[in-house]
Amino acid sequence: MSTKNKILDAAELLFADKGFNGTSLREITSQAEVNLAAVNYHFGSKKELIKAVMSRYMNELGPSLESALGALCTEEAKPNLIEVFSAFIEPLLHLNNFKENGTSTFLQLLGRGYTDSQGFLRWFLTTQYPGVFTNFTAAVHKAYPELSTEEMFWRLHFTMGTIVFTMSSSDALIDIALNDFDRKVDIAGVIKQVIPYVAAGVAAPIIR
Amino acid sequence: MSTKNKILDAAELLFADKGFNGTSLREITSQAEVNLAAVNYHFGSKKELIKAVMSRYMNELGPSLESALGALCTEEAKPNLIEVFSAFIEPLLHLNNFKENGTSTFLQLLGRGYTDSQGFLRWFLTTQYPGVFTNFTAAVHKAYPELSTEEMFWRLHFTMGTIVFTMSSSDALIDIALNDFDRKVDIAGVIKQVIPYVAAGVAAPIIR
DNA sequence: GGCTATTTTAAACGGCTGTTTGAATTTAGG
DNA sequence: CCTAAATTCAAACAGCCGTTTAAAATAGCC
Repeated sequence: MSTKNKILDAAELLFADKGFNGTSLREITSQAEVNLAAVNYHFGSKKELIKAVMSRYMNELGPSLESALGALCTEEAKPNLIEVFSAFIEPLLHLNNFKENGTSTFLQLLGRGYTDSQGFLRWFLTTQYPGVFTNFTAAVHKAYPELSTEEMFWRLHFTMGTIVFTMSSSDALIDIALNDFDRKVDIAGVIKQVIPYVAAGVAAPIIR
Repeated sequence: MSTKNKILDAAELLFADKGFNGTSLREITSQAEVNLAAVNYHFGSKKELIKAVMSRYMNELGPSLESALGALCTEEAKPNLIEVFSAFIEPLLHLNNFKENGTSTFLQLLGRGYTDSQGFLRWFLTTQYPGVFTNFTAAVHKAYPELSTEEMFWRLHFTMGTIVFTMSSSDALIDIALNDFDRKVDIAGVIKQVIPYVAAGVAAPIIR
């Protein structure tokens, strides 16, 4: 295991758990059992390390997500919204093969990135992986063409909020569910609960 | 204007903008034009200051929210979900009379509190203001009795996520909307957009 | 006006932050 | 095997953090 990967592995878990601001390089390097200076040697700065952590996941997720959504757009049949959002499931759950608890970790990181560091991650994702966004909005538009661009803009951001926020606190929620309902829930269970919710939200009747 | 209030006013804006961890006492006191030591003198610690900032809003919001939701439960007529969520509008917008941009600031603070500091605010709200939660779940149950406790648990947390996440980044989103659609949107406009969304999400058909 | 209690002030505390340095070590290529 | 490049290491850097201290200033009350 290379030093670079030891750092990335330790960093992503700590970042997901405590946020980017809340995690120090010393915590990361001692968890990774490497020297403190290794971060700046291999990545240049903490900010570049954050980018590297996110990129490792996005490079894994981006292509499969883009093609799954693209497929929905090129079919002649009109997809329904459940199908559009279900297109996320397989690529997302596939992250669990990429890394242990990869799905959960990635979604937590996404949530952190949206609230920490004043929107820097939002810029990073939209500029570095624009294909995912355009294919997604195109698929939603095909499924629900009556929705105006502006209404779609808001509802997609609501959806992003639901997913990201839920997943960033999913560990706590899963614990509560275990205590209150004696029900063992995993991340796939949460995803299956959330899809009807966001699909219905996006499909909500338009009030003018 | 007392020193205590000068600190609270400066702190809430900085906390909303940059998070609790991301804001230093020196930023707060220099913005408030008071001495650094005044925070520890008047509030004891930074953590107590955070509680004081949140309490000032919750003491304003809690009673009116609790009674608006309680009214829905005691009526004999069955409320629909749009009515339940609309019960939040008036109390929330009333915060704008309490303070300039009070609604937006409070919701941003709520979002910060949920993601910063590993769920400390979740504990703070549920233990200090339990009436709001119980009345809310009771109202939702009356509007949609088929929903099991567990399904309601998840959907209410999805809703919380939608609201909190959206509002915590509402300034950025409103800016984007202004650029892309030449449409001036205010916080009340966002709230009116989000209500059909969350109501439809909670009302989504149950897939078993 | 004088006295007490409250509040404000400047300065310092120890500790943690990200980053840099230069020497020691390991690795790879001829 | 020797050299040169790549990597690791301990140590130190300047700077910010939340908190504490003790003296100075202000306020309210008899």
